[in-house]
Amino acid sequence: MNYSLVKLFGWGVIMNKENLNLLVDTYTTAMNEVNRRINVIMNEKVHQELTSDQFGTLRFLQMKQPCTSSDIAHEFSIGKSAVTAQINRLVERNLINRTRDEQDRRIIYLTLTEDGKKLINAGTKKLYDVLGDILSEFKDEEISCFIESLEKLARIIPRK
Amino acid sequence: MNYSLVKLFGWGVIMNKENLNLLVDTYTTAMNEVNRRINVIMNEKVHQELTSDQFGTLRFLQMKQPCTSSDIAHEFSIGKSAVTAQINRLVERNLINRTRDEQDRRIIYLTLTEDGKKLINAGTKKLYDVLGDILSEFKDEEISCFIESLEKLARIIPRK
DNA sequence: TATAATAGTTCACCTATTGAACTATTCACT
DNA sequence: AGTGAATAGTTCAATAGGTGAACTATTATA
Repeated sequence: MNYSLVKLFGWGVIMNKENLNLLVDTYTTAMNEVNRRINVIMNEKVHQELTSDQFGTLRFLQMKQPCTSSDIAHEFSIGKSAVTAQINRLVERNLINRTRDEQDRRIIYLTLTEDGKKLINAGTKKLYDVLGDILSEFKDEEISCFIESLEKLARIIPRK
Repeated sequence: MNYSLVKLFGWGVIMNKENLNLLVDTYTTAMNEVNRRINVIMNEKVHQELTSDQFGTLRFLQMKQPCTSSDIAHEFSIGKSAVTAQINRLVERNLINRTRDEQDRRIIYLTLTEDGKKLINAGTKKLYDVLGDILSEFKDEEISCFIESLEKLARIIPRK
């Protein structure tokens, strides 16, 4: 039980500015902690020979291929030049192919090579194992409620 | 309402391997989305002249100072040499001071300068504003339940 | 046809991270 | 007291990731 939260909500305390600030602190601390721990375990057990960013890009491609550099830039909220650099490294390692669109020759489609597919399929399997084990510790209602809130949070955060 | 979750839980479906994998997908997608959006809004409205990492370090110092490089390396799960590099940049910008321990001269204490305090206090205020606005959209029970789950998640993730 | 917009690359510059080798200091033990 | 291990931090070379401006090539539009 988290006593700062009990203090905030458990006795029907009205939400004022100060309590809201405490809530923000509790939220950021917990979220940072989760992200750090997940990052460590992903690096050790899931990514293997990939960085987090590379794993993210290959996962995106696995689900959305064929797609473009601009799609990736938009998905991860980074500039197109950052994507070019990353894709270059993945092409050099023969994990991704570039294919020019014959109709609109400005567009370059990105697809996974056979090596790329193998690597990301293996990584995804490990992801299911590792995160599946963790999420299994929650009760079904607990985890669905948590993910609902997470999705609501994502929707609420203002774009731009 | 999230239909993939309804499919998993809403009709009393038993949790099998395949459902667990879908759950992992839903979780990672939502978590990545939240992290990306938070990152964007933090860069635009909270950090200002700092990077995310620098903001994190100054926040840690704000709460835990005086502390050492090793404390920071441990907190953020990075190597000591990475900390040295970051602290160098912050010292150059006159945001942090290094002070050698007179008893044990191996230890160097890190503290915020007056400039550093001003900057991180302003940033914290903005953090409270921006995240407070977002979290205010949740009902009290909703957010406390969410944060409880987040903290439980952090505890559950295996160290090492 | 001239001009806008779009897709992607290149470049210079910066931050962050790792891991090995290093300095300096203190601890522990015989 | 003296030696060797442990601890705290730095340096260095290498790599990844990021920005933003200037660029090429191509297509759309007016």
